Amino acid sequence: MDAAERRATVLKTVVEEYVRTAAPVASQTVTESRDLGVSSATVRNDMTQLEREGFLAQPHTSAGRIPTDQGYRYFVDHFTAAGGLPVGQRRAVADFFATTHRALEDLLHETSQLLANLTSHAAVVVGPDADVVRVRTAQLVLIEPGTVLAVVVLGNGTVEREVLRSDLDGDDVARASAAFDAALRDQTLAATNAAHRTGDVDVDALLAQAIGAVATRAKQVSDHLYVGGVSRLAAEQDAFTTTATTARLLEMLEEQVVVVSLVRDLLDHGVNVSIGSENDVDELRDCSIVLAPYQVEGTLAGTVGVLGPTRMDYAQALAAVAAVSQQLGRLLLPPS
Amino acid sequence: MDAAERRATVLKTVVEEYVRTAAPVASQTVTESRDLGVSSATVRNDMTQLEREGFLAQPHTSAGRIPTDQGYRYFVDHFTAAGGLPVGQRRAVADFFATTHRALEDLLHETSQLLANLTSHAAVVVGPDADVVRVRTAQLVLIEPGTVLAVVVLGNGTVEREVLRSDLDGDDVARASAAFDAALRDQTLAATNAAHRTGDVDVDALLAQAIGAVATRAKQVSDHLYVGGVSRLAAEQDAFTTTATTARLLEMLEEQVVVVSLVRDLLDHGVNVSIGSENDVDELRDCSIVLAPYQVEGTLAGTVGVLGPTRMDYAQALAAVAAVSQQLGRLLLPPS
DNA sequence: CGGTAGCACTCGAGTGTACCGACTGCTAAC
DNA sequence: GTTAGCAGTCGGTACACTCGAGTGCTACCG
Repeated sequence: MDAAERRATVLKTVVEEYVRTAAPVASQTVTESRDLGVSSATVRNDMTQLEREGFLAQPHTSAGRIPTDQGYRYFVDHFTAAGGLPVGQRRAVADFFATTHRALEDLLHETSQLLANLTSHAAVVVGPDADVVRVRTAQLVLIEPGTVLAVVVLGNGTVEREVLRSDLDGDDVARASAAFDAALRDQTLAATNAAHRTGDVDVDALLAQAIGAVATRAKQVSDHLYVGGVSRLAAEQDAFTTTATTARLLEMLEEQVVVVSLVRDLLDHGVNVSIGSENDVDELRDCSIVLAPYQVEGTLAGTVGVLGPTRMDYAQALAAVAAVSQQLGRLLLPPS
Repeated sequence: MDAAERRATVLKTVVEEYVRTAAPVASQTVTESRDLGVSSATVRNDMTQLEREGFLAQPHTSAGRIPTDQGYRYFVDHFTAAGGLPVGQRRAVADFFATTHRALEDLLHETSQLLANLTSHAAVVVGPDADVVRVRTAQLVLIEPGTVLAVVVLGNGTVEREVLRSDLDGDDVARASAAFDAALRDQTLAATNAAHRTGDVDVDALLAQAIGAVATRAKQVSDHLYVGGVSRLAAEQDAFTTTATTARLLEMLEEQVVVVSLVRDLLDHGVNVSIGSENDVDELRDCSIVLAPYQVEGTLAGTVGVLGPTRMDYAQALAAVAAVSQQLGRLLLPPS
């Protein structure tokens, strides 16, 4: 093992130890926890160099080292090669997806909780962007006199519905329904084809109303964020500077839209792990995000992710999001 | 003003001051903030008596007094007579309900956030119990070959839907739909009338499937809890002993079911305000809950509530839940 | 007898000091 | 390049001390 290689091992050890104990790691701790065949003095020399290079930092002169964000980055890039989940957790995931047959919203919500439990961090599940999901079928149904329900089934298995008011009779609603389907089918929710007309003023009015409702709803729904395990954030308090930081984090998660666009943005750039200061958002300076997209029928359907302190078990988090996203995608395959 | 009356005023002042400043209230502070016409020495005597009677407590010998849970209880029972909301907030509530035309779930969720913003505490909105809501209309719709959608419109305006698998053709689905409606209409979701049969084995199978799905869904939906402003809990940290307490609170809110049954339980006993140790649930020992039911068409449709530290502005919280519940009930009136 | 003035007392919070121990950085030797 | 040893640094803890807020009590007054 040459010197550079050993330094990498030292860095790896520091990250692992720090994640485990939350305390600055001393040179001696490194030599004890891993047999490098060198003394603590040598490790100290390596550490000073790692510090010069920006991978480690010292909280104060007479303390051990802690990883910098750059240090975590190196760790993630070099030492987290596709590890599997421990069998216990693997089973938990399998069981969850085997026994569940809820409505999609509930499923996604519970999935976020599953992921939170697996990782002991907060977890998020993001639906697909509105301009990606295609409409499988669209329909208008006369629910009771005066009330029409617009139902849209999406490619990812979601069923969206919207209540409309209309005094048309059954036949007219049926005609509107056909036009509604024609206008939406195979389109994305973002770009509905509004050009369809039936010629009948009243029917067209209902049609326009329905398409408008679906369009506005599409935004709301696609930007929906399922958050699980927020309580973990409070438990991780100590990792964050102040309690105000936690409050702002929770606030951001409530806002949803910031997080959703952030997640999409990261994934668009092919980023799976975003560490501390790599995040542009201020609230996330002390946080890391670990993401994995899930696919339904080969197309991107959404993203699952973990949100925790930078001091996080990245290997485990990566394994967890990978396992969950894969299973989720499989479950969402439309029954055939 | 006789002595007993003055003591009540002292108690009132202590509660108000403590809520405002979060610091133990000294006898002198009382005389300064309210013109009682007596000296601080007299107030001190009153305070010792109030302490003997269990309304006040001293954190330590040389400190001012803080209210006990019993003290808050007296305050709530005697000094919070139906105050209105300040005009600014009143407007905010009116605006919110005037401009909103979302789907019910979103509305309830946003209502909880409104309430959280009004009170600066966490807020919850609980839907009605499944054995209270009646079905207005029920229908089965053939969405695409092989897929049937069960749609149920409820008395509170909610539309529930459930995706079913079935290979029946349009006519058979229509027959099943009629039977479905007959079985559910005007029933509560908890006690659906499963006795309806059409005679056709396949149709009855679909029917049974639909009714089953609705029944199981009913439980999930009715127990749903909308939580807003959880970030406030983190901000209120200091009011709670440890950060672990906050974590457990958040956990409980995620569990939902505990909170829902708790809220229902309180309201069943006609309790609108539950203070600190009055709560049986351990996590809520340092919290108070302020509730108001909302009604749709004269029948109980759900509950809105505020969850904050015992050190809470009860008058304001009561006014806020009252205003919100009233407006919410009005908005949910089925359009006619 | 209720109310008041005055005073001694208590106790938490803040401050200065000393000490301990955990680690490092450096130097000289291997 | 590695190591042993040692001086130096700095945070954390313990302790003593002071300050001041606020009380409880007692003696006194109307």
